[in-house]
This record gives sequence, structure tokens and C-alpha cells, in this order.
Amino acid sequence: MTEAIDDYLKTIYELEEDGGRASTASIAKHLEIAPASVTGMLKKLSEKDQPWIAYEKHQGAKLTGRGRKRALEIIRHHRLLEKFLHDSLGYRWDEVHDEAEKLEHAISERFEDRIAEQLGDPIEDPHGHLIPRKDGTIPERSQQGLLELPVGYSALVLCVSDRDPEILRYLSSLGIRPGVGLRLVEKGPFDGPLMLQVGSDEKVHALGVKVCAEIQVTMSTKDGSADD
Amino acid sequence: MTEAIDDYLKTIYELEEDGGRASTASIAKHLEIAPASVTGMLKKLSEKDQPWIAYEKHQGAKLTGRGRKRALEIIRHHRLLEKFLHDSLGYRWDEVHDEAEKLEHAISERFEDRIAEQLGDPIEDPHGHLIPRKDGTIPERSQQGLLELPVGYSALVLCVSDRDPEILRYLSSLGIRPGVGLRLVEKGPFDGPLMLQVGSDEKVHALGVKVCAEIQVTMSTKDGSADD
DNA sequence: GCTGATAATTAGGCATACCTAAATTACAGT
DNA sequence: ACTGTAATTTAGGTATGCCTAATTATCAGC
Ligand SMILES: [Mn+2]
Ligand SMILES: [Mn+2]
Ligand SMILES: [Mn+2]
Ligand SMILES: [Mn+2]
Repeated sequence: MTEAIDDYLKTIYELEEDGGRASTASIAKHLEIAPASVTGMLKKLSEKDQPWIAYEKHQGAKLTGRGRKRALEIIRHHRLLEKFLHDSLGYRWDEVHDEAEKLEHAISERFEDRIAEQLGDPIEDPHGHLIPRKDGTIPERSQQGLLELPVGYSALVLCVSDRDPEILRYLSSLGIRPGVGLRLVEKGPFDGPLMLQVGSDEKVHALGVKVCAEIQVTMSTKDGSADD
Repeated sequence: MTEAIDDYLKTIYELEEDGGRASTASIAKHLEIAPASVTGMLKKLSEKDQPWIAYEKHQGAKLTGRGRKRALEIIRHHRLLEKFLHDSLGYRWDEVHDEAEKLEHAISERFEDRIAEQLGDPIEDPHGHLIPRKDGTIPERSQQGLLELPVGYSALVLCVSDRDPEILRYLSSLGIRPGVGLRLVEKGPFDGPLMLQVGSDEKVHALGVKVCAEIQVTMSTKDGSADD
């Protein structure tokens, strides 16, 4: 169990979430590693006695049950740590990801258990991501990208991507965070910006497509109650 | 800056504390690594543009100013983490060392600063070890091994070695911890056991030499007040 | 000053996890 | 079926940091 292996499993898990198999190229891009290096690692992860992934040449990778469980364990570490850094140590939500990325490999089961207990077994991290359970399962939730929301509809923010601190600071400044309601007033043509109302504020903000792609929502009715 | 380098610097610092130079063999023993491997690393640490250590063949290693500062930074991480795990997360004092040993390499300066602040800039860790300051200095304190205490004298426990959890649990069961007073009633011949009174208890305990070697004290007068 | 034990170093390897450059495979369009 | 491009794999190599076995240096005792 090395850090590198854990990072691969976590990446493959995340790539599987959208689109069944994780390709060599997508893993390489996500980890910022050369594709050739990924091929080598995929082989190793699929050899072994009890493989972490299923892998056939040119077919991409897919986690085995064992691999998925390990991935979820690391993701649990990551998200619990983000919650802990935010709630207990006073980090801002744009600061937690990088620190958690390192610590997730270093903490013991005892550390995991203690902070989970201290935080009251939280369901979500500071960005609204669901925290996998100790038993290796993760709650399901129907969500959609903000970009798929039809014009005129309202939605609740469920979670936002945490990989770019700058985007997080920008969203903060707009008041966009998990639990906040949005209304899509208008959409510019040719992948143009989205005109959005945030919360109960009348003001309409124009958000670029790149930023909106990082926001996951659940549709709600006109009066703002959740629809799921 | 790799974990391995930090571990070498920390080890050399600790070995320098007693006896000016750290020998290849002592480093190897401390890190549980083959002596040949140590030689290789000592070369690397002393080459470089700005070396971490001074090293001449067959002469052992000695930290440079830079190396000492780095060692103290890692030791600060370690001891702050031990204090944090103990005070904030409810670890027992025999559980903190191994966890801190991993985490000391993973936390950022921000993490260090936050827990230091939350703990109120502590002076000592749970075993009584002094915590280096942020500026790379460490307080001095005159202390001696319990084994050097003359029969009939009293002393205050300053700190105990944290590397063996079993010894820590044993000391706990006897009520021996930093700040507690001891009186050396008698000493068996030929490196025999030490007969000790602990705190204000009349009862006399017999402690083996190996355990006593892990305890550092400062002499006090008969009535128990510190003498330093 | 020689000798033998001990400590330390050198020599040669191994595993992990990356890299670049070259070769191959897959597959979409004709 | 053919062909070109893009994705992927193979081949060969590097840096860390460890290992064992063989060699050499140091130093204490005679
Ligand atoms: Mn994250
Ligand atoms: Mn997150
Ligand atoms: Mn310790
Ligand atoms: Mn300690």
C-alpha cells in the first residue's frame, strides 16, 4: 500500500463515477503523469494475487470490489480531514483540499475514528461532497451539473469541485455554497455565460461556463423546496 | 526534502545531544537500517551546495546550522502533534508517538501554526519533552538520568522516553509521569533494581535498570521543591 | 610496530515510480 | 477494406533509498 497506489485508485474511482471505465489518458491527465507511466502502473494494479483493478490492454481500468473499497477508504480520509480542517482548525474551504491530499495517506484508523467522532459523524465535507461510511459504502444522491439546468428553473447547490482554490474563493464571494438556492434566469448563446440569482438576492450574476461546470445541483420547484 | 532526509537529520540531532558526533553505526541502529545505507546517505547529505551535515569518512556526522534548524522543525512538528493527539483527540501517551512519526512529515506550516495556537503554544509534549520554538531554537534545561541520582535523594520527573509504548503503560500504572516526585530509597548491587517512592505514596516500587534508563529527572531537596 | 576485532566504506543489486521516444493498436471516415 | 490520427503500449533510462557481500580503515592491546 503506497501513496501512489492509493492515488491511482482514488482517481479511477472518480473517473468511473462519470462513464464506466477510466482510460489511460484520463488517469494520466488527472494525476499529471505521463500516459506511459500510467500503463505501467495499471499493469501492476491488475496483476497481483488479489488485484485492485480489472485491466485489459487498450480497454482502460475498472476497480474490483477490493479496489473500490480501498478508494472509498482514502476518500473518507480525505473528506473527513477537509471537514476537520475547516470546522476544528479554522481553515477556509479553499485551503482544505491540498492539506487533506497529503494527510489522507498519513493518518491511522484511530485518527480517522477520533475526528469522525469529534465531528459527529458528518455526512458531507465543506464542499458538499458525501463522506463514505466506515464500512466502505457511500450514500447515493441524484444530482446534475448546473449546466444541465433548464433556463427558468431553480435548484439547490449540492456540492462544488474543490480542486481549484481560486474558483472556491470566487464562489464564496458570490455567496454560492452547498445548500444555497439558485435560479437560472438566462443562458447566453454558444455556451455563453449563465445569468443566475443566488439565494434570496434579487441581483443577477453572470457566471462563465468553466465555473458553472464545477457546480452540482438538485432541481427544486419555483418556491425553492427540494424536488428530489 | 524527503521523509528519509528528515528522519536522518532528526536522528543525528538526537544522537548529538549525547556525545558530539553521530556515528554511522548509531544512526543505522536508531533508524533500523543497514550501516552501508547510512554511509550512502551521509555522503549525499554532506555533498550538495548547502550541506545538511558535516561528514568526513570514518568521522561520523555533525549537523550544520541549516541541518540543525531543519531537525528542530521536524521535532517541533512531532512534539506538537503528540501534544495535539493527546490533548485534543484523546490519545493515550503511549499511542501518540507512532502516529506523530508519520504525520510530522505530512503537515504544512499552517497546520503546525493552527494546532500550536489551539494548544496555547505549549512548552512540553505529553512525555515532558521540550518543544522547539517556531524560530528554530529550543529551550535548555539541566536534567540527568534517573540512574545517576544518588541513593537517598529526591527528584522530579522531567521527561520519559516515548519510543516504547509498553514502558509508557508500565510507568502510567506506577503513577510516574512528568512533574511527579520520586525518592530513591535504595539501589541493588551490580546494576540491580532501583527502589523508588513515587509521589506522596509511602509504598516503595522496584524498577529495573532498563526502565529507569528511560527517565530523566532534576534533583530536588528533601521537601520536594525543585533544586535547579 | 604488529595484529585482530570492530566499524565503516565500496561494489553491485533491487524495487518503486517516474520519464522520453519509438512502436503499435484501435477506430472513425471514406 | 484502407488509411490516418489519436490513444496506448513498449523499450530503455533516471533518481531514491534501501539491501548484501566484500573490502578497507581505525584503533586498542600486546
Ligand atoms: Mn478534496
Ligand atoms: Mn471536498
Ligand atoms: Mn515521540
Ligand atoms: Mn514525546
